Amino acid sequence: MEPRSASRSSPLSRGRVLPRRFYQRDARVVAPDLLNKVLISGSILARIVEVEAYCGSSDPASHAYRGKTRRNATMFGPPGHLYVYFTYGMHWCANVVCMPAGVASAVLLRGAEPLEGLEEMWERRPRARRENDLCSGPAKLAQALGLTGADDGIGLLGRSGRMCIVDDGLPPPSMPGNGVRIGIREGSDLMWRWWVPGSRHVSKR
DNA sequence: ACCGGGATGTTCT
DNA sequence: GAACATCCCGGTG
Repeated sequence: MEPRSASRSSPLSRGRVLPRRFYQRDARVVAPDLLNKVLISGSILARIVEVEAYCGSSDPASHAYRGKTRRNATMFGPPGHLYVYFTYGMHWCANVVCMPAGVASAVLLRGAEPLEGLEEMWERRPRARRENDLCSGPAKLAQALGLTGADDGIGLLGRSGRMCIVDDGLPPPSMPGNGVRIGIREGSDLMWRWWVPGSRHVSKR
């Protein structure tokens, strides 16, 4: 009734924040586990439907492959933080940092289903024509959420920060889609991309 | 639907 | 200089 619907419409009541130990694992394990989790950014809620894993020193496609630099420093930091980078001269993309500090492992957020705060997303993505144009791609997702370099390194643990990721009870798919990563040259044979089968908010179907 | 190319600037060779 | 974890638009079928 009234109280129930009121509490359900509150972003912060939607689920339990993922704890540090969730992120303290290899990106190839965290990535499929992030499917169907809910990303909260300010008043925006979006369900993660597509991810890719990037694994530091063993992965030629990872920004961290050739060691720590100014740009990728956040990847080498503690887990449960956001690594945001600039690419193609105009786009920002967001990763979730995994593994303990010192090990560069991260999950690229590639696609999400908008749940709340759609007005805000439409404003930030004026060229989007359909709802599935809002977050169906890493740079689209970052733009819809208003993420830029200013957000590099922000924490996802606890409810006090601007962003977090919560589990609202919907488990990851028992058989997620799985294939090679998109838009890379090196390491293009590795099947480190996962998605929610059938979702219209996946970048490529 | 599918495909080709331009935009735009930081990072690394 | 080249590459780049991309997106958008305008062509064609």
